[in-house]
Amino acid sequence: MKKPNARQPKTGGPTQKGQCAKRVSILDAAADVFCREGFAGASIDEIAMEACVSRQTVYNHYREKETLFMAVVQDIMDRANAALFSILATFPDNGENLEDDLTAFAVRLNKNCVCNHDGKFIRKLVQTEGERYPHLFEIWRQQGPGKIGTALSALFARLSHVARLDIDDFDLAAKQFLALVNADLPASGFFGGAPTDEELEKAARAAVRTFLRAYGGKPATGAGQELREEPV
Amino acid sequence: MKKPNARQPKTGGPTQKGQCAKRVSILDAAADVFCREGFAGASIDEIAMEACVSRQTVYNHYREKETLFMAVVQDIMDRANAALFSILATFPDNGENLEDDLTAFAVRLNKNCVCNHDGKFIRKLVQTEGERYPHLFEIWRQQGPGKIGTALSALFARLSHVARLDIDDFDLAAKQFLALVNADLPASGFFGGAPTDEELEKAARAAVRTFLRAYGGKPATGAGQELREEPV
DNA sequence: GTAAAATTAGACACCATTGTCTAATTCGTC
DNA sequence: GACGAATTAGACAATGGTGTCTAATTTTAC
Repeated sequence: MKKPNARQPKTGGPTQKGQCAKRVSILDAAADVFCREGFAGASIDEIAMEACVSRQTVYNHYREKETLFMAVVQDIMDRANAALFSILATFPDNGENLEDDLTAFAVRLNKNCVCNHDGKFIRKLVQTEGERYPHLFEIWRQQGPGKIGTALSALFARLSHVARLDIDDFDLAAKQFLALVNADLPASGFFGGAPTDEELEKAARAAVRTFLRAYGGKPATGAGQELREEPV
Repeated sequence: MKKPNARQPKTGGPTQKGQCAKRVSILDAAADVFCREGFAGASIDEIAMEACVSRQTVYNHYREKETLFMAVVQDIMDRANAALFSILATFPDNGENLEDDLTAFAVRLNKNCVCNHDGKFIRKLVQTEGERYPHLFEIWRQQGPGKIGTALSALFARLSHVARLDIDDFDLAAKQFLALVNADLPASGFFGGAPTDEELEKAARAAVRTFLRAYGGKPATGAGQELREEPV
């Protein structure tokens, strides 16, 4: 009955979809609730309540539950990507202090991309809903581990020129580095609270040490590998 | 009105709760559906249909949805534990062929515990429902990674006597070994189909090589580390 | 202040799900 | 075949969710 290009009703939803307070408030609340309850378990009413907003406002901004869900995912992805590039941009160019540089890098990566709220959220969501939305799984694989992997791979390729690194397969080394960095974290990045700074630092140091024992052509300080222990 | 110790009704549910065909059929179907849809998204009707059983039969065997859910979790845990011990029992006692032994071990571990249906199921479930049922999370952590970790740690302690292994922290080495073994698997053990035998073998070999480059006191065949490449 | 836009509370139809109940039917065993 | 146990289909009330609608109210811009 109603023509698709009918005149907008005098009263109703917002006209410009830019960032306003209500909009981000809804997005944040939705992220929380979706993460806690999953897609099926999350109720719009709960999201609205947590956002201190009426249900109708939620529907005004996001046409239906699935629209809201996808908006949440996109938002998280964008944030995580920004964080990743910001970290990569600050890696020192020279190959001196490789162990310390890698450790600091690993700490920042975990702290701002992998173990933080966004990282845990997106992984949980992909595992929960990835089968229902293959699109979601694919996006995550490309923009998440894929992007980190290739960036890290390129980093190692660059480093292997300045520092002495004995790597024959950069992609593999990148994956192994990431795996090692997360090996010693409590609950392996699952929920249960973010790891403390000490835990992050300790895990990163252990990972980098093993990584360099495997791939580092020459030990940084000389002979053995049990020499540098002090700076904790 | 009804006394708790009232006489059983003449007709109704099953009397002995042992393993009968219907019972395991329900359990299997429930595992499938819970894994696919999560706790909230799974419907008893769907489970009953997939088990080729009437809804009432489901309720006869498992009083309510949560009872069924917990039974499923317990069942999976038991199976995974049995598989783990069966694998550990067959590790060779002598330290010869350490690289091959570790590789074979890693393949079997991934194939029968980590990457198989049960492993993926339980991890997904823990991540989805662990916050709602902390009890579930705790059980998994102790019986899953915890058990594998301590077993592996003990294995390395034993091996470091017969073979030449330069490990100072067995727990850490165990965690790193597990992480490395899963580093190169497509989708990191997420869903999307189990990895093929070739992928498992390749990932295990790469992991063990890196692990031994870091922790192996002496290379098995002599000088460099890029000598043995043939047997794929 | 006023008019338009945004928001709100609440009612509403609709649908799916849980868990119960009953009467009929099948299965297994003697 | 007969008996009791197990199973089935279907109806059922209760609950809680989605998405729409409306009329009133608040916020924002001019």
